[in-house]
Amino acid sequence: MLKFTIKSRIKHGLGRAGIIETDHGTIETPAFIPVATKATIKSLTPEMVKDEIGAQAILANTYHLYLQPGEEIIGKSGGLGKFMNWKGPSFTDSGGFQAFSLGPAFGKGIGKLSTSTHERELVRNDTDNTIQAKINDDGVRFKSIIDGSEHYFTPEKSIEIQHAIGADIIFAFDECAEPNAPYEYQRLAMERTHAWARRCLAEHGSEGRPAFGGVGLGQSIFGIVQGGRHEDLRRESARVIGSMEENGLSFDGFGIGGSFDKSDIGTAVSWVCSELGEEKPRHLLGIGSEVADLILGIENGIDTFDCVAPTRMARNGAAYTSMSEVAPPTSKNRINLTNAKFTNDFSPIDPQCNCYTCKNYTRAYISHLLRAKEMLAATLISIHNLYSLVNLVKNAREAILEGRWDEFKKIHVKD
RNA sequence: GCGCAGGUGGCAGAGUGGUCAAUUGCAGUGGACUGUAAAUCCAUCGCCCUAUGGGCUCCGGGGGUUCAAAUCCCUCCCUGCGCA
Repeated sequence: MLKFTIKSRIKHGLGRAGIIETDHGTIETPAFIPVATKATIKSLTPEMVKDEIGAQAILANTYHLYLQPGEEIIGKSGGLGKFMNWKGPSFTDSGGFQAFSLGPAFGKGIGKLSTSTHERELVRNDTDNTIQAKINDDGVRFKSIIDGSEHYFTPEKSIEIQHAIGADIIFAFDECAEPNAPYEYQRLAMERTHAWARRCLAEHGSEGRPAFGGVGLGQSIFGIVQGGRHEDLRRESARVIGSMEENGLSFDGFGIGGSFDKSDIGTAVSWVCSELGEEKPRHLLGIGSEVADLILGIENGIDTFDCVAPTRMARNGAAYTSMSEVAPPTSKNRINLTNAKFTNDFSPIDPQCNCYTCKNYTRAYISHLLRAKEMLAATLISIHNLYSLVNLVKNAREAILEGRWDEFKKIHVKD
């Protein structure tokens, strides 16, 4: 079980700076955690992520690694870190999110919500009959994105796989409902998440809280708070997950889940974090595409973030700019390097930036790589984008430690 | 020189009398991307305007047939292949 120590707090707010200790190293929080879904940070080597970007930990995905290459292979290799040559702490997401992301959206027409008989069952189906995920109280039936084969995930199964993969921090299997799902469904998903959380805790405990390799702190498990955009649900979920105990075990930290509308991030996080005890770390799942998301999260008590946006946007040609200044009124502090105006721009992506890419390459060159569809473009922009977010959060940490949060916030987010 | 095939929007390539300003792909232009089915997706892509509509120009050049032509006929130019 990890150790978490708070070093300093924001005066007015829930934010704090601390240290998470794991068997594979420490994470100075708040921290931005790059996503390595399939045991790779897309287009980057682990050395780039660690040395050039300065990331402290990475987050991989249970569902994707279960499908390919399979958790046994990762286990045999010595665990996720060994397998991918990542020399630092690691997380795995439980696969719960994939029931949401692979399932058809509520917006396209609510699936069948059957509350009949003894079992609550929700089947999300689609008009075009491409059902990728079905959820009931027991678990989730997935269709493989690789070959279409069916797979069944339960909370127990997810934990079992995550034990085999061997990340330092694993997440409970949860159900992520869309923010625009009706209240009654948000509640159902939340309650199901709670029931699943209990089963995850039991499964984690039944394995004897294994330390990968048998020694050390072992794997830690984070419970996930759901509840959508509703204050009552969020607070209830945080209280339930925060105090959950099964055979004497409780969660080692918490994830805050959901698919957030932009305006909901700050409120949802503050509701949840004000209910959770402050002694355990909190991870905001999937968030951190824009400066304001991170600043608001940190101020409201988030310790770690993960987000695919920096690497995905990089592959699509978008790069962060002006991270060290007030976000422009448009709030989109990024440029699209595929724009014609950059073909002749021989300045770096961000003149203020100290990343490898900005120190060595021009917008014009990267623009050319993008147009030529050369994969180095993804690498160079990914380095820059991740560096931007990782260091923004690092600077936020420094500001908290040095007692100048308000000042720091003021130069990054206009109120 | 003769024969055959062909010349369509930046490129490739459909269409072969009206529903064609012209399918589609690429390129171009702009946008989106938040626990990664994403090196993806969306929009736009002849010119002009009082713009969920209207006008103009357009399918190698010129001429013709027809109510109507990118589509049929004549002619010229050009390209490829074959024969001399």
